Amino acid sequence: MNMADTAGPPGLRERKKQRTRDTLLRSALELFTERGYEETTVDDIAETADVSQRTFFRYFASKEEVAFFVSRLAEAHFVDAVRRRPPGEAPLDSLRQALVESWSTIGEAVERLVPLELHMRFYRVIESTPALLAAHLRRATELEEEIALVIADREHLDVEADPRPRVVVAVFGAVMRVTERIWSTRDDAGLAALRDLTASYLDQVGPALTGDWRSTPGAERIGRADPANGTTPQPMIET
Amino acid sequence: MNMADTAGPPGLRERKKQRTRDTLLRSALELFTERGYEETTVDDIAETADVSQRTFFRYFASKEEVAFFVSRLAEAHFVDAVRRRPPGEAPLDSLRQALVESWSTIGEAVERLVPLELHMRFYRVIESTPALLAAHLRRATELEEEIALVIADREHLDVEADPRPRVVVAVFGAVMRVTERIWSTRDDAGLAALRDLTASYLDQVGPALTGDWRSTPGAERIGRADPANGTTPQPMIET
DNA sequence: TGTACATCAGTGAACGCGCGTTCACTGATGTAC
DNA sequence: TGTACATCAGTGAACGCGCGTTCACTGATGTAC
Repeated sequence: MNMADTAGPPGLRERKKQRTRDTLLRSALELFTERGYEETTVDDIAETADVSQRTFFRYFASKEEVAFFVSRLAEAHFVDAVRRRPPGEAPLDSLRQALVESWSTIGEAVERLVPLELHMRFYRVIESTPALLAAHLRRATELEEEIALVIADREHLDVEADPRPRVVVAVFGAVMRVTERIWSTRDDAGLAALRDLTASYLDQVGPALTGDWRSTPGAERIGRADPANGTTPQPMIET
Repeated sequence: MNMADTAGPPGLRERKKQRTRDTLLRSALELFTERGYEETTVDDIAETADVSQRTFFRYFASKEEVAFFVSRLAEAHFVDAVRRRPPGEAPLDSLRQALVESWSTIGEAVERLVPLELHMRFYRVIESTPALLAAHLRRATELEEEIALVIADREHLDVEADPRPRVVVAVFGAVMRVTERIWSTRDDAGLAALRDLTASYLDQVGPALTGDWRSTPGAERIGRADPANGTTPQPMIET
């Protein structure tokens, strides 16, 4: 029974490794979300996964690595999505579309590794743990550099000579991080809530940068409570 | 002679404390820039300042705190400058003007504490040390939140209901961090070089976000080498 | 100006802690014949 | 199918390291009279 359904390209040894890694990863995320990142030691993770501490370090170079393992996967999907956007498209639109497109694939890919709900809960831990937030931001800038190169390459621009690729990606990233932070403090920590929040904040970039805010009441109305605005008072700021 | 010129409001004890703190701070920055942040232990700093490790922790809660002590001072100046901008001004202009205005005051204030040149050199250490860069980015987002509140307050907006204050500050901060990073890899690590680079990158926000880059050759020309463009080929991208 | 006392910066030494590493070893999986 | 050997995941125990803390203490500065 074990032989029949598990035979194939990856041998028994390989599958056991996979299982050990999965168990370690899941144990880590569960402990992090339950009792906190700082309050969880590597020994705790190993113990929960029922392996030695020594084995933990065989799979993950550091505590930080296991924490961002799933994020790394998600980021790779996003970068791929950016790469697949048509070359002629306006860069900011490409980023936005790539985000929308990759969102569901990311969800599926994550789910194959750990429960998506666990990953989303861990995102809130990142935002509320200074050491993790710091690491997250550093990783985000590394990702931005990678994406800036993709954009520049696509437009046949030299990233060192033309500021625009880095600027557009940095702006996009800045908005994402603002929404991540706000989202993490809300009750609805679902993937859809984050997606909608990000979309509505991206719509605000234009109005936010444009001249005198008081002279752009149209934009102002979008972002503020407006009882006269029937259906949903604040589209992106539910709770 | 010691009594005559040092008498005044702060007593001898107070002045000795001041001197101890200064010595510790300068020792730390010198060691960090000379041999690296990770390669410098708190014991090294204390030893160089000729006090016990115990005394170091009397003045600075952590190694990170001493590293960002000068930055904290600089940031306070910037926030003050933002607060002093006229309320009617477009927010992005306020931020930009505040930066220009505070730049020289910051230089003077820093110089009173440690050599400005040392501080600038340390900035490059921040950019090239993962742990420091991470901490720097986390601190930057905290600063952004503070400034967003200042902007929102000035415009009589609720930061939770209107996305624009946070968005405009995040965009501004994103551009600053891009320029910091680029600047840190250049040969000219002076304050003026960073100021000019930031100014020229801020000019690129509009062009970078606007539609199709190929259809906005005017914007493209600004950021790219253009031999036809007389005086300075690439204003912000020397080296 | 001098004495008695209070405050508090600085000390030295030891410790707790968790991350990450090193070492010599065991036993399961994989492979050759 | 069985035997001999090679590979390599996992082990256990000990260690190095640096940050930050705790303790009981000294001696300089400040203050009251």
